[in-house]
Amino acid sequence: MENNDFVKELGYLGFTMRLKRISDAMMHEGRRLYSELDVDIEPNWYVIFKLLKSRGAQSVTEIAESIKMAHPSVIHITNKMMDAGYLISEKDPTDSRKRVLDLSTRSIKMLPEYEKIWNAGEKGVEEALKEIDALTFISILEEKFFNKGFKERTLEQLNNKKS
Amino acid sequence: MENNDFVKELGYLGFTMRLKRISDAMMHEGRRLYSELDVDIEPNWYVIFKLLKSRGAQSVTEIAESIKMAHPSVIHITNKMMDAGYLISEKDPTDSRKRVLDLSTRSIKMLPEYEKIWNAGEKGVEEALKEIDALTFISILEEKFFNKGFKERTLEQLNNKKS
DNA sequence: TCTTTTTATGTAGTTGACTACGCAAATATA
DNA sequence: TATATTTGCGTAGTCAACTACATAAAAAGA
Repeated sequence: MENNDFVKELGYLGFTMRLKRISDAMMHEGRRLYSELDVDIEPNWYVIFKLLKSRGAQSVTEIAESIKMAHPSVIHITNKMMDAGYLISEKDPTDSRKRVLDLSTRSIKMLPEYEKIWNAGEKGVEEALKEIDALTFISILEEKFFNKGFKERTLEQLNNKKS
Repeated sequence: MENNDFVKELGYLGFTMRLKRISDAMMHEGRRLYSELDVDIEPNWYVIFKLLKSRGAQSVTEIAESIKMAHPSVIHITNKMMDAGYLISEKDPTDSRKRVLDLSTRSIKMLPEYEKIWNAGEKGVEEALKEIDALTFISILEEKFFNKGFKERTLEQLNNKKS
């Protein structure tokens, strides 16, 4: 990031945009990485792989809650994973509303290869960020902006000024 | 963020996803904020407003470079701002490829109102984050992941293991 | 000057996330 | 038991960002 970065000049006003820029950039890098390694998976799939491997089959809503995403997003991701043959889906026998997702045999077969990549990725991030304790930092961010969101904090400030 | 957060359990492997989750959440909150205040602008427009106000009229590419975004993204954002009457656009007299964008009189008129909101937003973020020196942190993130990206760091780790 | 390369902009197509809404099944309540 | 509410899933529609490609003008080079 060179010096001519206007967003940086904006101080805390530019904070959210800088956050978005970095996370977008990392996702695009992830996509390029997979494509360079000739691996036909997408950047956000690893969470689903890891989740189902670690906790076993889960329904759509359970997955959404586990990874804190909206359920339509989960449907979107897992449908693509199903199309690619990585997931199987069946109705819950006790509750016919639920659809339970699990790893396919293809997933089981491929996971060791993919985990090598994810481990390397994790290592790379860790090497770069351990000195600044990035995990603690991001936990604080989450604490500050998931509980009392950005909107609420802004409205508070607007009202402070009025009174 | 409650305890049942699988992504958090993933350590540095979950870092990029947590980053994305927060920045997405903040943008959605921004949208809700504007809608609640009945203001017809979008979360990412403020950078353009601020940029043109501070540096004067700029071409599409200049804007893209100033805020470090891809030029099609800038076109997309500024087209919508033009449709909403906030920007004017004219050809550069010395270089007919260039299209120079500037604030409209409507922008000039509305800016004071919008700046109140942005100031409150900035204040809210600052209050929440000044104690953890978030700006320094994000600068380090940028330094680490814009120069030598996520992909490169991962490939490095993959190769280390081989040798 | 003619040709080649670079630069500026625009379009198309991909992906990712969200909210809002609808429907059907399960659960709770009257 | 009949009705009302909640829950789970799915679709539609919105917005954001990117890459890849196309086109035209400007600049550079032969």
